[in-house]
Amino acid sequence: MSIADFDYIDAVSRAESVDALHKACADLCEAYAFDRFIYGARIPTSFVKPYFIFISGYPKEWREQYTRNNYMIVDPTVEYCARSVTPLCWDGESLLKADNPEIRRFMSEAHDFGINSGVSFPLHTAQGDFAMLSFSSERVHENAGPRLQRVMPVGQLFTAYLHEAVRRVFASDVLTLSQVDLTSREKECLLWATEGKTAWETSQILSISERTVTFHLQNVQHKLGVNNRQQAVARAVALGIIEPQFA
Amino acid sequence: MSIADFDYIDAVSRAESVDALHKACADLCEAYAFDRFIYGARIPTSFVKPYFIFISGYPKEWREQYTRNNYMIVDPTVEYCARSVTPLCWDGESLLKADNPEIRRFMSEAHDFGINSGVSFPLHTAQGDFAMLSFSSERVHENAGPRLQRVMPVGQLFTAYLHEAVRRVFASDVLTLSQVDLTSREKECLLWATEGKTAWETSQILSISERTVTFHLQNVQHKLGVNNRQQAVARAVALGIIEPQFA
DNA sequence: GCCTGACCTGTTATATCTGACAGTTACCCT
DNA sequence: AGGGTAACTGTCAGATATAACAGGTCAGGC
Repeated sequence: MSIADFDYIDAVSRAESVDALHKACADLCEAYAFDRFIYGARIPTSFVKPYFIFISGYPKEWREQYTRNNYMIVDPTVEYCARSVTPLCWDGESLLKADNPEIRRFMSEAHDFGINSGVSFPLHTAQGDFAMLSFSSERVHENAGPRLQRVMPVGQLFTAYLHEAVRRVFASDVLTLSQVDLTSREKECLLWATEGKTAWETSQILSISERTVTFHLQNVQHKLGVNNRQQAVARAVALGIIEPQFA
Repeated sequence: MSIADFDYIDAVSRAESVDALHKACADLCEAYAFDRFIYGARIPTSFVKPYFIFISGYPKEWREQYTRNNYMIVDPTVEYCARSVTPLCWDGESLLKADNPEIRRFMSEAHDFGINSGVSFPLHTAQGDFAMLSFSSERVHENAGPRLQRVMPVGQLFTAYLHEAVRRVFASDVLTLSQVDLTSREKECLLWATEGKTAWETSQILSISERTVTFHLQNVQHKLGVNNRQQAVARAVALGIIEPQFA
């Protein structure tokens, strides 16, 4: 990696506006001779209706068509990145031969907008965010060769810094959900609840009364703004408020 | 990035044994003039007692001392990596001045084993794994400069491929927990349970009887091997079996 | 000395979950 | 035609969670 690559990471780290984030992506995109970029992030505000953030260097029409047709659940690059941690090099030509007819249709429509090959970088965080950054090219046979090998390390690292910057710049309420502060006792009760313990069992473990356990868990529910214990557990796990213990 | 860097990633991707993984890490460590490496992963088999995997290039005595003293909950690099997605460059000298006396003690003991500075790469996966790879150096003033800037992109990418390789090579049962296959109806009921819906509410949403919802959720409990709905929800979320919807 | 927050406990009524009983219908595959 | 699986439904008893009532203790900060 040349020192110049680090400048892109430096730029995105210092960015204080959406425009600056957009420019940092566009610059990196151009430096590696890709045509377009798009960044998307899914924030687990809810399981049924999460919150999405996009920074798009894609044609506006294609973005609208993508949203209108719910292509997020078809897009094979999203499917891959949602489950993986390593970059994906893709080319439309081979995906046009996919078994799934919806994928073939999706790729042929992408082709109409000059999206024929590219690379996508996945990112997952402890707070439950899922993000990905894609660079695309009009050229078809592009999923190999030294140019892709060169972009992969810097792209993977850039994506991580980009997402941190997004969380900083988009100072929205939805991004502070995981900052609920529970007391140590509340976390303790919640932890045992995730392990399937009843209030009575937890009371035995912590040597307190059953009533006290339900009291703490009720406070957790209020702090998290949820309806019941299941939802409290789901939220706390999804947002990384409680995590597997180190000791 | 030189093409040579890609060889390390290629090597770890092809690795079929723990020794091969160890060697790939050691080679990259040496290539960037670090003295030692260590990789650790936490698999969310349980919240109270998760499963750990290590590939260690650290002195055996230091590893034992680290385990004995439960230093995972003290180690500031672990603390950072557990919450972040970007690499951490650390040096013992400044950490020796930390407010927390436990951290000062930890760093001074690390110093005795020649661990004075380094860089740590965090990784989080959709399946709830947390992993990190650290390279350390005996030199003290090392947390800046071109050498660190050069290792960061390749280190970040290498860590992702390393973790994928670990999941492949350590073909343990604990690594296949997230492969439980639930039927679409079971997932649907579970999804609404994570949203705090009662069985009756879910039955109204799905236009089926309340009894059927509880039936599906009971099957989920049996498949996941858990005691109650809370634990089912916690597991499913933690392992990425259910995730925030794309549409 | 007062106030706040964390932590703790109790009772009662109702809502919900859980497990075990016993089935039906529809579809796919051999 | 038979076997498997998903999806669906019912009832009942006992365990558990939830909500709303009303409190007490203790340590730390102003």
